[in-house]
Amino acid sequence: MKLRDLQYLVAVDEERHFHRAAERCFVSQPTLSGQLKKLEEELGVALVERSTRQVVMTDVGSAIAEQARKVLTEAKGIQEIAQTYHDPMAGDLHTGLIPTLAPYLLPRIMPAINRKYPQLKLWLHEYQTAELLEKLRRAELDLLILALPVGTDEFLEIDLFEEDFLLAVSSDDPLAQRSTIGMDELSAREMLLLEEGHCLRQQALDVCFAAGAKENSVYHASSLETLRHMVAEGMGTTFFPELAVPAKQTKKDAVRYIPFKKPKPSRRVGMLYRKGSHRELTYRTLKTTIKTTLFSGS
Amino acid sequence: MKLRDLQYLVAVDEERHFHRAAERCFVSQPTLSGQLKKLEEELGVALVERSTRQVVMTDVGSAIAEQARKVLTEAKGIQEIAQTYHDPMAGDLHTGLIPTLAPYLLPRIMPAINRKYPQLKLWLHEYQTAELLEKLRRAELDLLILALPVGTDEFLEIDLFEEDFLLAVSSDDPLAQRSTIGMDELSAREMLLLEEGHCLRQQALDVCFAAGAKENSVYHASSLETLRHMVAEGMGTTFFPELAVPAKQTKKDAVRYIPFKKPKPSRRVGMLYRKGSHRELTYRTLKTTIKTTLFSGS
DNA sequence: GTAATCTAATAGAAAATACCGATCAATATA
DNA sequence: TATATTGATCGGTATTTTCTATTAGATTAC
Repeated sequence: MKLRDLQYLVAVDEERHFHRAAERCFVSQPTLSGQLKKLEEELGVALVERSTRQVVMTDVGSAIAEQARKVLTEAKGIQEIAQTYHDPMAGDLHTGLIPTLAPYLLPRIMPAINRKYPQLKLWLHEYQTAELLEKLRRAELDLLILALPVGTDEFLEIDLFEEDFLLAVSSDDPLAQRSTIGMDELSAREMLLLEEGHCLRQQALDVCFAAGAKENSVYHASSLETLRHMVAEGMGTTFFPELAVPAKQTKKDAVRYIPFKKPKPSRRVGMLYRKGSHRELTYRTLKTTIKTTLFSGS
Repeated sequence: MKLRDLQYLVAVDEERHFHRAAERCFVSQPTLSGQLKKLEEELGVALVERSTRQVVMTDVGSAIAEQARKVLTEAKGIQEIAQTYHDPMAGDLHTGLIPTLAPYLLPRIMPAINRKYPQLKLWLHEYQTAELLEKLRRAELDLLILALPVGTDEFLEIDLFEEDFLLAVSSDDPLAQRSTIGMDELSAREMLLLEEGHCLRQQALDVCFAAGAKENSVYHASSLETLRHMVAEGMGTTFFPELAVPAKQTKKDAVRYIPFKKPKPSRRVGMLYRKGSHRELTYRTLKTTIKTTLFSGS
């Protein structure tokens, strides 16, 4: 039994097709076919049912493919240890971010990261929190950047920063000219929110609850940018996380972003990685770079 | 990187000697030497510091050897799944037992197990609870048979039976002729106990506490058989677990074993295995056989 | 109903590599 | 200085993996 063979098995399990599985492993179809057959002989069990039309995993086949994934994940850990020792800021890093953070955070930090750590290949993936956690669990992702807490303690956290919320109002709104606003002034207001699934939606709901505001239950936006357009059209007001607020605002803008007086509503943004990961040093170094870039440099 | 290479690395890590490590892997020393060198090249790090006098693992070497053990353990899981599917009652099973159980339980159950499952190779290991748990944790053992609970929930339990304690007294003792005895009659008695480390010692202490008895703090026996001899010599009385009590007792015996009236003191005996083990079916089948053998057959 | 297409298995040759025995070089011990 | 111990190196061999080309079976298209 070799690690290569396990990769073949996992590929077949996921592709359900010998040729595609072989391609994914960068070998020819007969090679994969033959090796898989040898693996079956070695283990003494049929792993896949072949036919010319479809490939079906047997019960044992599925179970063994699942276990094979664990073996390969642990094996990947070996390379990570070596990699981290050799140069913590090199190699591939599959990073997941939430949609309300990625488009606003990445442009600010990626240039510095690329400049400082040109050997580090950051693969960026954008999903909502629940999906991110699942992919982190399955080791498809190495590191998450999202709003904390996430309601599970199976991962380790690294705090990054506290991100304030601002009130986004149309320039026609009576509040548009205000330089700051108090939470208590929102009571009984109806707020536009994101659709189900975005963590920012729940955070905003929490703020609504604290401020005595209500949710506009008619419209739900699918992204912050949609929300921004809705506010611009005068459809209502909403909360915007600080990073999504344009750096320069002019009086001509259709949307005004008004900071809150203390206590400011905010969300905590941080990183998450699997316990027992071998790249803590990489993550902590990244944290420093991100904080430095955001708060002192640029 | 191949599983074989990882075995070589682990062997070197544990033997600190190339020739012995090679022997353990059933290959020649040059083979192991060469493959290990290739592994180092592949990972880009030095794993061991060689000299003609001693072999020392580097920091990365130790870390990677540790990770390699995890990979190999998971890989073993694949074979276990195949094995269990092919025949749950075949293959090697490394079983650990406590010293106050093994010599009395095994003679009663092993013949039936061997007869019923001749393909099952039971490797028997005898250690005290703490060591057993550690070896189970490290996957050196697959299954434990011991007194429950063990104070950790990291493993899964299978109950086997409740084992009563009997009072072991010298035939000269005033109590020797009694057919039963009440716990309350032990108050202020001094009991002989096993030395530190045996779980039976703590269980007996608990019973002492409940009965108002005290521990004889002068003598501590290192095994139940020593304890038996001490009782025979009239040095005191003690508790004996049911299985350690001879089946036939005659009036000539130097030690008498007296059952307690209800509520009888007892300990719970069961099996323990790692969560995520792939041999639950094997263990549950064994449980049935053991219970059947002990309570209805023989 | 026949041809075209898609699938995985097979055959045979080539390349890669794991392995061994013999030997070497370095170090420690007597 | 001689000897023993230990890991590295070398050359040759056996095994294994892999490739290309092809086959066989099944479905789809016309």
